[in-house]
Amino acid sequence: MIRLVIADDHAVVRMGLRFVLKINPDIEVVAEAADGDEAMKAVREHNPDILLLDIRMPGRDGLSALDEILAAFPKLKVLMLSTSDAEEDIFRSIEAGARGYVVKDNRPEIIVDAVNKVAAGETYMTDRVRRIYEMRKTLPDLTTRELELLRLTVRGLTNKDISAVLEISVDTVKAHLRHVFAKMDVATRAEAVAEAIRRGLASS
Amino acid sequence: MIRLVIADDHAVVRMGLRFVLKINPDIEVVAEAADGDEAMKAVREHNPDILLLDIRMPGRDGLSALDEILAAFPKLKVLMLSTSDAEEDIFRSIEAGARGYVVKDNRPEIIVDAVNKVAAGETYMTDRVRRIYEMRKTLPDLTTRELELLRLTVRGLTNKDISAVLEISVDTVKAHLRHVFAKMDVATRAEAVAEAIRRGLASS
DNA sequence: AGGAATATCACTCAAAGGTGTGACATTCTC
DNA sequence: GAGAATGTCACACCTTTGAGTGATATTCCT
Repeated sequence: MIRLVIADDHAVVRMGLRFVLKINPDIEVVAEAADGDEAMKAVREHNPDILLLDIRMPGRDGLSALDEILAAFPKLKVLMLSTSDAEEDIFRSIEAGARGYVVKDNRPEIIVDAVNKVAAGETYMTDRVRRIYEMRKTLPDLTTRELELLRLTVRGLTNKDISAVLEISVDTVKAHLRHVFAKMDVATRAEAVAEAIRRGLASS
Repeated sequence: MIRLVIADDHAVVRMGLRFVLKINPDIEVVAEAADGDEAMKAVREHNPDILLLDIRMPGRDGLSALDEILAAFPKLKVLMLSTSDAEEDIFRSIEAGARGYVVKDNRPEIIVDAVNKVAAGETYMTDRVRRIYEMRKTLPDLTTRELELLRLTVRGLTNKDISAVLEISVDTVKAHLRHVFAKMDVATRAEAVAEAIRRGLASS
């Protein structure tokens, strides 16, 4: 028997998943959660074999919950479930220790298959997700400072604005952003904004 | 009996919706569709009372399908179903003649309620959606040309690039973008990019 | 027909952005 | 403890962007 917790903020999706997972009668959904904190609570209370964890959730999101949950239950098998295939989401999930990553628009059997594989101790990624992961892995990471600058840039601040907010010189702002642009392989800030949103580095 | 067609690209969501809609035994799901074209086909074949239409779908998306479907079946009641509350999606849906707009993260009862209301001939929007719609309605529309320029901007092109692509002068590009920025109420192109993505005017 | 909206272009000027190069202190890492 | 990475700043230089103003032809709407 595979004991599983579903964490997704959409009630409709939770119900759909319950239904889909009936394909394999060995899977038992022992609890549901609507955000990261509830997921943590559900894992604590039910000690499941697998956690099916959505990334985008209001309140505590799946990625930040993932860190905490794996810190407390290092051996728990977590299968990330997401609507998006944003590089950053995939990368951070796997780096954080998730055993798999499935995108919701896959056919139901894929999801059940992923649960089975992960339950059996394997990792699971579709080819597409694996490709994105491998691609992202070769990219240099932004430093926390650089990420901070990028986020302010996405919010529409000019270099001068940023220098004022962070109380550093405009030259420093430019230096950081130059590094950011190089790492992201873009030429202008407008392009950086679009890329940052696409990759999931910053939200619009 | 309320005869209904579900159009959503996620099989999991379709199943969840089927389940949720059982709350009202008068609702009968007569067909499912996974994209805009299938939705059109399903409507043609089953002539339902209501179409529950997702916006973001691969291939033909919900919005473009909506126009065509309402052109063929002007009296069909269409309830838009979306993950996002992007202004542009809401606005275009209602302007195109949808009878309601619900966001998927609502509680299941809300969705069923929306179906009931729309079936009864009323329109349905949550307060939040109505607020966004009213806000958007007051904004001036971008012309198709302006939108075209904005999209190229979002893709990271400079004014010079754009002038080359569209074979117009850089001055003209600037003139258009000045109008765009004014209409969007932003000061810089980076901000415009973020806003365009947020509002659903252009995708990243 | 007349007016509004749209699309086009020109010219100027100031502000912001981006490149290249160099430097220095701190912190992390092996 | 040496070396790499990070965060900070400076200066010079050029490019791009954005604001202001004005003008013309076309199209759309009434």
